[in-house]
Amino acid sequence: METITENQKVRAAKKLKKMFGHVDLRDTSLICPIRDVMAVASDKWSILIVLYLGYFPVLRFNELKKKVYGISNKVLSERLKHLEGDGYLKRTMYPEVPVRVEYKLTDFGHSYLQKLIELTEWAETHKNCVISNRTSYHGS
Amino acid sequence: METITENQKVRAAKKLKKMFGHVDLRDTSLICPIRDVMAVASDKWSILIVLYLGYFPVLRFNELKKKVYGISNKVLSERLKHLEGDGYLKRTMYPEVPVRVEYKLTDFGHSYLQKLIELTEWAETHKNCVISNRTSYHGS
DNA sequence: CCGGATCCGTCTTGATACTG
DNA sequence: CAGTATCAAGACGGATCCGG
Repeated sequence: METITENQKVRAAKKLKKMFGHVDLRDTSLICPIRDVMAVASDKWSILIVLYLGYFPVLRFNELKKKVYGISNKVLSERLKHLEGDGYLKRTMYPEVPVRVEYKLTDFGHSYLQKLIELTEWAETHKNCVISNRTSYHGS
Repeated sequence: METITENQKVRAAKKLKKMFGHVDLRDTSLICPIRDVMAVASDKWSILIVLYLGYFPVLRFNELKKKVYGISNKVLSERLKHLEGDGYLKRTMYPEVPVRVEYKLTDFGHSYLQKLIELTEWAETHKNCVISNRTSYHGS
């Protein structure tokens, strides 16, 4: 029976006011933190990549591809480049034969991982709720 | 100088083990909480919709469209349906002339909002970090 | 008018083959 | 092995249309 108290709603409103209150909604660059930062790191594939790199400290390209089941080569390499570009992970290439490339989270990536874990735990504890909502919605 | 301590990493690893440890990676339904639940609610538009509905307790379709700047009719109505279907928000139609339709978060949506706010605060405090990472990456 | 469904051109994704 | 190239399929943005 997880209910949101009025107090929590009020506190949320204050935080949101702090974030949104001074923002000109037309200026996309000002609303940056959510739109811009999150856009790179919050899509479903990036979330999974970061979580798996949190669980397995070091992964190679094809290992990652197996873990993040269903992702295609193209999208994986693209996401990895973006995540590397924004500083979430580090790519290390060992010029052996055959080539070996390793990906691991940076400290910054670990910082983000903490938040993702919280979000995922929320999803874990609420999945049944979502599922029952979903079926009753489609059922009606 | 926000650094992630080794302790935090260890604690993260334990939580991840709990989440991932028993999961057969091939079985998409088991990995549900992240893939399935989050897929609906974690794309950039849904995040913005939930945040704005947290900030403005009640919004009509076109108000929402103005706030969530750049979203198209089609995608907005689609996301709203999904979010409603999973129980994050409630749609109320008043059969006046012209029609009035209001959207507001459910308690479940508010519960999710709490998490999103935390994530957004993280993004807010780390945006400069991302931006500097990004420019140095593209600059090199 | 408002909420949204539809249509269409464009951009993004996905699947698979292929290369250094 | 790590990743591009290629092409098909789907998502998206914008404009328009329509019922209430």
